[in-house]
Amino acid sequence: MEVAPELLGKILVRNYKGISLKGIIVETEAYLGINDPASHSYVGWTERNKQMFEEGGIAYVYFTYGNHYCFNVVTGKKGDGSAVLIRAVHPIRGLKIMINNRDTNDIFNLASGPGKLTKAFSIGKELNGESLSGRKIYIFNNPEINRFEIFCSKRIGLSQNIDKPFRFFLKDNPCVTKHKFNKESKPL
DNA sequence: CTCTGGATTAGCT
DNA sequence: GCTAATCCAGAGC
Repeated sequence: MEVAPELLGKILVRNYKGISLKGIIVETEAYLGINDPASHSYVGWTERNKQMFEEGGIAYVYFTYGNHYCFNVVTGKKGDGSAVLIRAVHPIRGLKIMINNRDTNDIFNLASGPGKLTKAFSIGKELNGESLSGRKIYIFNNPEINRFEIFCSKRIGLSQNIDKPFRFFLKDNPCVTKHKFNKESKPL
C-alpha cells in the first residue's frame, strides 16, 4: 500500500532489442495480498499467482480477458502476496518502437492503460518473475520530476472489495486512464 | 473434463 | 454507453 504512490513519477525502463523504452509511471493500483479479496493472491498460492508470493522487487505479469497482459511490481516480503499494478505510463523515450507496437501515433494513448503499456513496452509472460533491477526491465528514481499532485480513487474493473481508495495517479496527467472514478477522486 | 468470468481495449451507436 | 474479441486459470463436477 505504501509503495504504490511512491512508484508514481519514477521511470520504467524496458530494454528491448537493444533499445531503451522509457516512461514516467503516472498511475498505479495497490493489491494488498491474501487479505484483499480483489487480489489474485487472495485465493492463496497457485500456479498463476506464485510470483506474487516471492520477495518484492520482481515482476508479476499475467494474461487476462483473452487479449491483454498486465504488469505488476511485487512489493511484499516472501509469502505476503502483495503487488502494485502499473496502470499507465507517460512515454518519454523509444516512441518509435512503441508506436510500432501499438498501431497508434498518439503519445497520450500509447501506454494509458495496463494492457496498452504492456503492448507498447513489449512486456509479456516471458518477463513474469523477472528481477526489476536487472537488464531487461527496471525502475529508477526520476531526478527531474519531484513535484506533482497525487490523487487517489477506487480501483478500476473489480467486482470484489471495490470501495478501497487504492488507485493512485498524477493529477491532470494526460496519460492517466479516463474513468468516471477520476471525478470523484481526491488528494492523497 | 467442462464451464465461467476476468486488475481490458477498440470500435461502433 | 455497449459489446465483441479471445484465452486460460480456477473452480466445480
